[in-house]
Amino acid sequence: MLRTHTCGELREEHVGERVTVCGWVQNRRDHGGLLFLDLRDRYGVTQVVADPDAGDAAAAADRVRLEWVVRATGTVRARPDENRNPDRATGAVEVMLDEFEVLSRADPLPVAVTGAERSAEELGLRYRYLEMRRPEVLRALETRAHVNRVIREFVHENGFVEVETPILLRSTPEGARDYLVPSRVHPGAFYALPQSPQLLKQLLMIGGLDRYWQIARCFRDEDLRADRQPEFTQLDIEMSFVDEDDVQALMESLLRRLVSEITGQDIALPLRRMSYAEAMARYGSDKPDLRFGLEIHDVSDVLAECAFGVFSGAVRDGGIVRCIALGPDHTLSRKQLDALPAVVVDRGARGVAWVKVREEGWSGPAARHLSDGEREALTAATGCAPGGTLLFLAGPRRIVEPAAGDLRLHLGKTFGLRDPRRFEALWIVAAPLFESDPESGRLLAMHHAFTAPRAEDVALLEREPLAVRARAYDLVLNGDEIAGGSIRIHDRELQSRIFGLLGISEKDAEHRFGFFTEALRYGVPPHGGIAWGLDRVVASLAGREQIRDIIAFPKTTSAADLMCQAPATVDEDQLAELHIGVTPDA
RNA sequence: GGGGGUGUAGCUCAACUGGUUAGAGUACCAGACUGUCGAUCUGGAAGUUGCGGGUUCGAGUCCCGUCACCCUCGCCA
Repeated sequence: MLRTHTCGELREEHVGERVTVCGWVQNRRDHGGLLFLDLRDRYGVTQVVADPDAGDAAAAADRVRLEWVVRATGTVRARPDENRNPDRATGAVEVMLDEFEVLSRADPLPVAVTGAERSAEELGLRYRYLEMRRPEVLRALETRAHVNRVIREFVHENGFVEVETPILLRSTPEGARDYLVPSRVHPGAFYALPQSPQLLKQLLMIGGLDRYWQIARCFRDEDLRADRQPEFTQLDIEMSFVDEDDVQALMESLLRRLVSEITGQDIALPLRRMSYAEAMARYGSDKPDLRFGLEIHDVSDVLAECAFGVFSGAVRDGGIVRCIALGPDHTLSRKQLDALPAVVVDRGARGVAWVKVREEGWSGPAARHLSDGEREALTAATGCAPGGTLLFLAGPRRIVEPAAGDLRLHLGKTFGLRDPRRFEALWIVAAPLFESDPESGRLLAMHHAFTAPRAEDVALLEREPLAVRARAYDLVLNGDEIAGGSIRIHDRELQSRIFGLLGISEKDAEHRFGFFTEALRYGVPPHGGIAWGLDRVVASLAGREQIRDIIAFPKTTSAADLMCQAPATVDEDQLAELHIGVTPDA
């Protein structure tokens, strides 16, 4: 070892010991005679003092510059009381230098490693290995490793078998766009990178593995967001001879352990189960953030006959009116009220009507249209009190519900109600099995084509497919969907019916999933599972908004790696070998 | 593919309505200084204002185009 101690561990108990520490020079303070160096490594910062009496060592130390890598040997000394640094774990001691070695010199850095100001994200991505030296980045990567470690312990205790599934797979046209890999041996043929190991884990159940897990890298060629990378990581789990309660009970105990281990906080089990319909109605979202209230009230009936045409008209046209009631402690300025329509316009909502509730009477643009009876009924429905504000959205359900959800989140943000130190989780269950494609009117699988319908809804499959509920469950933490799964179809007849409803013919199914549908003929255990979006889990536990922060080498929103400059063009020879010709962009 | 934001010294940022030689902090270079921890003090070097075009006597600033990054809608079974 080049060192006897790290830069984070020296304390008063080490006083008098001769030690060697290695690290990056984070700061140097040159007093002409005395020289102070702050040496940094992953574990902390230690002050090294070079006294002119140290001779060659002091002279060598005098020549160092920021971010050089050095090795310093000396005796640990207690600092005089007035020179202690209480902000630093090692601040009671310092190393009196007697031997010094420069391990590596450094040019001035192109990104800011120390200090409060962080360099532009573009630079941080280009020089990710330098930005990584920032303690908060190192901490995030440590948190990620900690999460993985807790998961490994958990799945081991619970009898899961880790299986690695192929990265080079077959493309299946459903779902997201695939990343493709050309085959050299088979001209014109391509592998696809997995969007998730869905079919493979079901096949593992058919193979009798019973309990499978894997930390699986997944790839989707779609546009990116703060919480979406082209390659991302799933904790993938599948279990045989279970129902949804079994999967949920086990998985929520894993969540509880993760939250406890990473943040020291406790979440109460069992988690609440909320139906998809209830979540959409009360929170306007299939992933409600339960850290704050501001629930959405259905006031359609109350305002069905309202003199205000925006309300009554919406109801008459089969739509709904939704209301959020703000208490006296949450007031919005006129400017803030005027800015609300911009929050919901993305969802197609026309605007936000508002009323101020006052002892002396109601005011605001919508107030004069409300009859005394309607005011009474609104007060009863929303619990609004004098000093409060009522916000209304009216229109078709498919627009108003999510718009009200966006509005609720906006208000939660505005009033600082989303406490980053709190963790509120729940299950969203009984989502529809299908949704209707707004363009073609075709049925689409809401989760995926292998999700089982609820037994009591199977009779509705052909008659009223949109009413069929799935045996699916999503795990939501602080408004993020962190895991989603389902009980799968293990009956080949039922699977054929579902394919039929999705417009996948017998022949199509044979062509696309033949290997899988055939497997359904040979004895399938009832099974189900779940996939966790591990990046989001880690980001949430680490209190980060962007998953880029908890990925060692992330990509940009155009799916580029600024560090290694991927993607990049390749030699003509390579293309020829792969039987590929590139068409110039028109 | 659409909408919004950002782009000035190695880094973080200034530059009023278009107007002198584009400034400051920090890093870097040189010097001074024996208890600092954002050390201090003195001096120096450092710029294709993302790129291209246009308007103007004059453009960092206005206009058009383009590129990169960030946020977002669509998309992500």
